Amino acid sequence: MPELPEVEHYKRFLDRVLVGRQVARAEADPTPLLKGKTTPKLFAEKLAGRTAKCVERNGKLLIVRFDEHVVLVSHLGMSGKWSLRKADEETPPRSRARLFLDDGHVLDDVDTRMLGRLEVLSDHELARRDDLRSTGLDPLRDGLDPHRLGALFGKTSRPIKVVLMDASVIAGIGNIQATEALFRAGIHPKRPASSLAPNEIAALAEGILATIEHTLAAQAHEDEIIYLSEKKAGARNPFLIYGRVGKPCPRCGAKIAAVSIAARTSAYCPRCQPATRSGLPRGRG
DNA sequence: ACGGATGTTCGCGC
DNA sequence: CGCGCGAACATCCG
Repeated sequence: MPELPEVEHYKRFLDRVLVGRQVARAEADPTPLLKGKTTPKLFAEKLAGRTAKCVERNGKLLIVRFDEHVVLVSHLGMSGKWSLRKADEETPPRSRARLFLDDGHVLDDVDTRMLGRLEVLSDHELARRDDLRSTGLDPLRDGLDPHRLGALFGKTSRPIKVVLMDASVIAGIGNIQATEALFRAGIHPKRPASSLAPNEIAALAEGILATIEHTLAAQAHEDEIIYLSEKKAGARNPFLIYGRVGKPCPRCGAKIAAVSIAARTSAYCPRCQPATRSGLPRGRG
């Protein structure tokens, strides 16, 4: 599930249920989620007895700091989530790792596709790991100043959607949030980033923050957002156009179209998000 | 059965 | 070096 809003949701969730608790016992199955030196044995040994001090989020990366300089790094990939249960309840399907807490709860790292990451290391090692440090602006932490964005966008003619999803520019924006933000701003996903006018950049900054807040709020009401299959999703797809190709645009009624950009499907409204900005008097949103 | 799905990283070719 | 493209990872679903 993870793009920035979902990861932020799990950060707050772990703040609530894990921070201050001691890990009585820890297990990890031997899956591709375990990276670097982390093995099931090391996972269990390093985490047993540790007390969680705080949770940080860098873009889509979660970092849990424990006492004794122990750090747990978690990336949810495409299909990961953290799930809480009571110790006497059954292990959920596709639980790949478990933290048995001192209050009788268990946290499961549940991940179908296992494209995420799970790594235990020391805070000293973490500090030296460039690959675990995010370089881009974090919309929730840093805000999105249109002038800074303009400076970043001005340097490249890559499609604006690709730039939005570039973690070295803005951290945490994936296919859904990029699609939604561009729709909110009325900007075609293939527009060269350097072609955006200042008012468009400002609208995009607002659109990004708005879709993040919207998704965060939706997630707070549902324990899980179901994204793609409309049948199951029904009202549970909280997005304006993502997953709604072929349906009417919620703003103008035109049929939502799709275009492939960098091998990802991009939904867009052909009328609200024209390919060129010449001659379109975009009014107030 | 085939294609695509919220992410990231790599190699290839221009 | 920039950039687009496709593949890879691994699994499920329509």
